[in-house]
Amino acid sequence: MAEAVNIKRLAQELNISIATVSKALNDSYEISLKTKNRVWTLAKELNYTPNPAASNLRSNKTKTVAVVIPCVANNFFSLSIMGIEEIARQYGYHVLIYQTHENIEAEKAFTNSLLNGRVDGILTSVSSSEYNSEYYANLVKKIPLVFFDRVYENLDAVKVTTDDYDIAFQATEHLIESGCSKIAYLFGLENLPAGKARFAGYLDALKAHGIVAPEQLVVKYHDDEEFNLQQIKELLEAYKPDALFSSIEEFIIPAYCACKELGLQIPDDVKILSFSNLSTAKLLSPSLTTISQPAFEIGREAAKCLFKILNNKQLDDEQNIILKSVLTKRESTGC
Amino acid sequence: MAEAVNIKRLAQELNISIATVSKALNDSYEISLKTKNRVWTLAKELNYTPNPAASNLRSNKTKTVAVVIPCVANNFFSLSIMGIEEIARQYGYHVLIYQTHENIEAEKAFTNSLLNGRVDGILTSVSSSEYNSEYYANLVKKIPLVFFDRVYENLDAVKVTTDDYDIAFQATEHLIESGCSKIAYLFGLENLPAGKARFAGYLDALKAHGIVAPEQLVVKYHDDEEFNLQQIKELLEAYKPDALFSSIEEFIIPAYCACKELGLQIPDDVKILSFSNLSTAKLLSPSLTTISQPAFEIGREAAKCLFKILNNKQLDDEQNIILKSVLTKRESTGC
DNA sequence: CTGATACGCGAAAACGTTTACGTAATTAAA
DNA sequence: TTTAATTACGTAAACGTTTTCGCGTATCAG
Repeated sequence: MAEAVNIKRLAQELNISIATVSKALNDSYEISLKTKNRVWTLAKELNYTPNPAASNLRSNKTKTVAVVIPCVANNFFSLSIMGIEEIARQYGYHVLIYQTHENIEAEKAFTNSLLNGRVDGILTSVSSSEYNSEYYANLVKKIPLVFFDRVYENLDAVKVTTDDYDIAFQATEHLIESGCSKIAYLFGLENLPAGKARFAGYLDALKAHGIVAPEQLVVKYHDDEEFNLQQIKELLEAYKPDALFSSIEEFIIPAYCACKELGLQIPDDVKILSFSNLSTAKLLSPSLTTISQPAFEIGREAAKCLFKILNNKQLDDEQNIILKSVLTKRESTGC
Repeated sequence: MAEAVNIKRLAQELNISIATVSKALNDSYEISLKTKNRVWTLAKELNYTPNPAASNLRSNKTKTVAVVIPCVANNFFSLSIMGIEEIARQYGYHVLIYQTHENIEAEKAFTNSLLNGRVDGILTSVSSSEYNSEYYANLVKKIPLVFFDRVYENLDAVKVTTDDYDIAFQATEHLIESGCSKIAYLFGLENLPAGKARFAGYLDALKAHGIVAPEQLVVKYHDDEEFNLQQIKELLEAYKPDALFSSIEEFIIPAYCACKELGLQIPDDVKILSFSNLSTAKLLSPSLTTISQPAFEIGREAAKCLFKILNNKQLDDEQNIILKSVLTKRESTGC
């Protein structure tokens, strides 16, 4: 399509060898400043850019990382990608995107296909459908990998997460202090550490306040909007909880709809609180009390860690980076 | 890191030449079924995957496309990416992401850096900050490129857009029929065809109903949340419009906040309607009448077009694909 | 003036594929 | 039986880099 300006062309026009051109372009100490300048100016003039495939093949570096996540169209993940992309730009890396749609087979297929030198490293937030740590135990030996938010524990890999347990504890206390004693839990990510930590924080906060939590007050997430809605409606009707603690954003719409359909007033009849990165939380009717994770920063941190590893920089002691979530109290919990 | 299983290794173990192995892997007619099967089974056994860099270098095909967009963390674009990624998977392509942050220099830098064979094609939704069609006129000659939503016109390239003019006209009529006569316009994307078409639809609808639109009722978007909020507040106070037609999602939060701060009731004092792909539109207070673009389908269509081009399939006649947006009437316009 | 020491550069191999071309063996056509 | 065509495979070049190694020249100490 174009006129193919490569290193050979530069060498010919300057009457020097391609080795010299290559070294000059890479600012090698072997080349005199005079020659470097000749090369650089001609390269700029001809709009030369190195062929990535050739470069990758020879050097075994791709300057590319892969982001493997459940879904792009999600506030949390799109913000994470934004953070990752920003850091990648700074380091001169390219970013490949793969969506697993919570399918662990797709997850394996993608990550496996990345082991042949397509990328230098992987950033991933794993599928919630299953917890298959043997697979990842092998994977982390084969390629630099950083987990964020949805992680596998006990692996020799960097993990960037949030204070799920603490913030869930704190949020539950907020509900209790708001006068709630029958707090239902909308349970997501139950196979993953994040989901378990949130649930544990909820349970422990109840226990700390002498509240027993009947199992019937827990609704588990299914990948079926209508089903979730029905479950919540049944929960509300059968057990009349005075609060809903939603551990994932996906429960917000069904929760609000369920209340509306049953004629329950938020926050008077039932208070609602949810993990969420919705920018419109404050515009909801009523405005929603949220636990928002620093999605953008998580992406940035995870990317920074990966690039440090790829550049052989020392990772400051810790393999686990834990960022703080923010509890924003709004009308849905009576604030 | 691993034990490097390549074509040479396969050839050695099977006592055949690397050419035969390569052809067998690519299912060439030159190779007998018997040999192919030997190769295939060993390849699977050793978990062989071709080295992409070597393959790209030799064949000049990368099976990779780039998506260049203003920002990932946006409902419209994240849905588009989702659609693109889905189609890319079907065709066996990889997807690179680049964010321009509405910066036309970044846009040029990215697209230029993609011309050296890093990708086979580009999908882009261009920056709103400027309209620089000379640059793109050159670019489309150098690499297969498909525009979606935010396009450059009069170029020899496929464009996937929506019926911006028609739907804006229709939405404006909806406001008029709801009793509005002083409809303010919150103007976004003013440099781009989409923004112009939306504004034209609005103006023509007013004209068709004999309404003159004073210029003071138009507020232009700036990349400054606080500034937009102030502008809208001043507009509401100074000219007391009975409706706000927002041409982009970014105006929703300031519009709602402005009304709240001024004590204006939606929809009684002022009706609001906005282009938006917010999933929570129906949960806002009050629920928001929206024009939602089929973002996911736009991504899918754009990707399909690009892959058709890359596979030398005939594009069915048309270079312009226009999808329909959906006007969903809710409480914010009195429905 | 001789030997060592940088310095600046070039020759050539290598990375793992794909592919044009050649060739031997087999089959079909004459 | 001879010739042409087909089948199945191998040889080797090529893609555009990076990098090892070596060589000549200039510089400098002795």
